[in-house]
Amino acid sequence: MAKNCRFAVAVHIASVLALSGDEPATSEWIAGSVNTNPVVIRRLLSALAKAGLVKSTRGSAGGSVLARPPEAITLLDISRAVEEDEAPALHHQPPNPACPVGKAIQPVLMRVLDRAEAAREAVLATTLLSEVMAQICAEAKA
Amino acid sequence: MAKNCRFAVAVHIASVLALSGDEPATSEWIAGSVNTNPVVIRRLLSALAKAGLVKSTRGSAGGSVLARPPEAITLLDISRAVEEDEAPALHHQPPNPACPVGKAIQPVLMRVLDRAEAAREAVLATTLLSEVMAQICAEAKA
DNA sequence: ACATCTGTAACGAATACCGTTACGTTTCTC
DNA sequence: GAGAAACGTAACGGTATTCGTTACAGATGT
Repeated sequence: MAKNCRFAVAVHIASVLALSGDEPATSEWIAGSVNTNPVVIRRLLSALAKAGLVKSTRGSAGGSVLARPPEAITLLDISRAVEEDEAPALHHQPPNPACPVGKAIQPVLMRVLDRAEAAREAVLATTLLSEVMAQICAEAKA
Repeated sequence: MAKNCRFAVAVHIASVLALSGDEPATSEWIAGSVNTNPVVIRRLLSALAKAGLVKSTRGSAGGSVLARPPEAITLLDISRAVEEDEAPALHHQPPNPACPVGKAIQPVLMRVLDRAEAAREAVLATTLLSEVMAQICAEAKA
């Protein structure tokens, strides 16, 4: 998979918000838990808000809360919200159409890569934020 | 520029070798089909050779051939051969253990990401190079 | 008014990937 | 042997991406 930690941090953010419940959490507080800069958190919160997963309020006593209960948020929702719309990982330059392989390989590769990605997303789609929360609580006690 | 074309180019290389059969293909010839530099091809051929998928011979009239028939090579074999051993896409800095989420989230995330990756790899594991070849031939005729 | 907090732009360092040049080594042919 | 052909690999530079940081404008409650 990828080398960026956006998804990991976004799930972290959502987990903190799930624990906070109705109490708005500030980006600075979340940043303290993630151990990074508040702007990094706000960037991801902005993406999550655009996807309708969180709601943020400005001003004093502001902060962010989940827009839906954790049972209604899948990890695929979070992934789609914060990951780039990944262009297919095909050739940089179009291959040589004079070669039969170069002429025909790209659609074939696209189909396989799409199937592989769909399988990966199916796992994320069946994992709820509430399940992650339950595992975090279990892990914290152990 | 896109993310990582190593897998796409490696499948392209393997397809060219499959079509060449016993006739060794030179890195320059393959580079002509992929539309890139021969050294890029040789780097990937080197990785494929280390994985036991191709055999290369040096010297005049040298080149590369598949080490196994296309029915005995899966796309997962190729992916494993040329992709980096991907470190987990977790936090850059370890999260704050003083927060219950920060303390417990990493193993939970690891498990989910491992399951997702396994699902992706399962698709590649069930796709043979010979099947890709068949699709390329069908595509080339259309 | 003022403190607090979000939203976003801008910049820099670190990193990854790929194309390219260069050069040593191996092998075939004459 | 000599030379040509081909691989193996190191090194370098351009480009893109990611993340952390600073800075500042806008919104909101006290």
